[in-house]
Amino acid sequence: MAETPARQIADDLRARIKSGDLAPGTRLPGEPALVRQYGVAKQTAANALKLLIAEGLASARPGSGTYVREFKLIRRSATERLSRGRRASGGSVWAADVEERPLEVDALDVREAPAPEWVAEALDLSGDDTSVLVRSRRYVVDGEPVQLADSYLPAALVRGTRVAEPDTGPGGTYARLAELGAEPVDFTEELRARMPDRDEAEALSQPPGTPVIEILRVALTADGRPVEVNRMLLDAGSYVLDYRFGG
Amino acid sequence: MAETPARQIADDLRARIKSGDLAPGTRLPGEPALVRQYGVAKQTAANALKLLIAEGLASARPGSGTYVREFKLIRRSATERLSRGRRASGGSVWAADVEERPLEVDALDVREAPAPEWVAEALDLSGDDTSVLVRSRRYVVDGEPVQLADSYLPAALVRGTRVAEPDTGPGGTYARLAELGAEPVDFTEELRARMPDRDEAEALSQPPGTPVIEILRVALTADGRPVEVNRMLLDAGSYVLDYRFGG
DNA sequence: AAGTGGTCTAGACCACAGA
DNA sequence: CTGTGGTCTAGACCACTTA
Repeated sequence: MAETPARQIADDLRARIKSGDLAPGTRLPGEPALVRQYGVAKQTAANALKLLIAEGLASARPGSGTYVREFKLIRRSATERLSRGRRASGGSVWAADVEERPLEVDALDVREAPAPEWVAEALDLSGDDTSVLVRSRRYVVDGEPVQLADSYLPAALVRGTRVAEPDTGPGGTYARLAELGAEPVDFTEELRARMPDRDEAEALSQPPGTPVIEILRVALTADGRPVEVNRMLLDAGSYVLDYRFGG
Repeated sequence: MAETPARQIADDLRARIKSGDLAPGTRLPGEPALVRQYGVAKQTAANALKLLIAEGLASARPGSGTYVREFKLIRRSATERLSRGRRASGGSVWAADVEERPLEVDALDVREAPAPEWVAEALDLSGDDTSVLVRSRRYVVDGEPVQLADSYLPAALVRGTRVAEPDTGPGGTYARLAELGAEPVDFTEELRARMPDRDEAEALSQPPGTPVIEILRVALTADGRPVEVNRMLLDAGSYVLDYRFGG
């Protein structure tokens, strides 16, 4: 494996970051500084910084500098959040989710629409009314967007109920579903990690080169009826996911 | 958002990929071809291709060309593999991309070593013997490495048993642990997605710009004793993870 | 031997941040 | 206004694949 100048510079900086010499939030030596110190072309210095950015160790702020990235991880405990008992105590589903910083809803859109094909399949929709209620939210932490979520529910089930309003009330959507005799008790989550496309990266204001986690959750009632599909897109750099199972 | 030449070229190619005009496995127009067609510098053509690679849509084979990436997803159902008594397996939302192919062990290393700090903590090791048995494996599909796994077990528990041998016999490590009176029945998995460092990318022979999923699993006996820590590193482009819970 | 991606130098212009 | 990262052109050499 060739040890190119750009890689050498990146190695040096990486070592200084990991040793703590360059603390999170610190401004890294910029391109001009690297050009002077290492006697390379500006492009090469830029490439070295891009390597660190691609590893998720740094992020660039154009016009200002390149900074050691701060890792403020959010722990998302899927199993504990959604298991029965924990949720009955009122408060949003997300209350138990965050470590310190509050997760806030930044943008909310509620609308009715025809179900995309994969949603119709997951919700087992057929016949006349294949329309769904879509609740789209964006979550922010410290003003930084970290998650997008689109929740799909059968319109025939929730039309005209509180679920179709922006504020679903105490306990959230799932509590309202329970009142409708459709309490979700079983969940499946399918999960992928990939690179975001440009729109997604923009919506999460992610620096290019950092991945996202895509989660598809299907919520089922006790008799196995699917009542909600939730597609989530997480900034991978902000999250640790947690699953517990067995017994 | 600036629409630079490189982005324009990438947009064109992306559209042709998504439309199926450029099928998976196809060779993309190379740098020289793009230079001619678009009248740009070689670097700019290279940057356009790098954008697609960073999105996971293509991968470069130096000396040969840049190719539309094939998505053959492996489905990993954590809950069903490890739990006793299973529910029916529903269809995957990404079913179209999922393929059933055998996962083979490519490289195996078994050794005894002092426990890294985080392992000692997870395994609740203290006192005299903090050494662990480490079983390192690499898994391949169709000759392509897709997963690395390092399993750590308390040496005091498994030293001299079949668990310490390369071939652990029918049922694997967990069956042997059960025979030792330490059957794992509860599991926690912590999961992150991030960019691989250079060593990891090489071990998984990943094109730079594609993420990995890191999983830390702790296996507990019925009385809550941790008996195994497993650190897995998956090629994110090859996997869909599946969790089921509730009830 | 020809073609490919990978990387480098050298020099240029731009948009934007911050004092 | 100065310094920053972002991107471009133009030209060069290398290691590798493929035939």
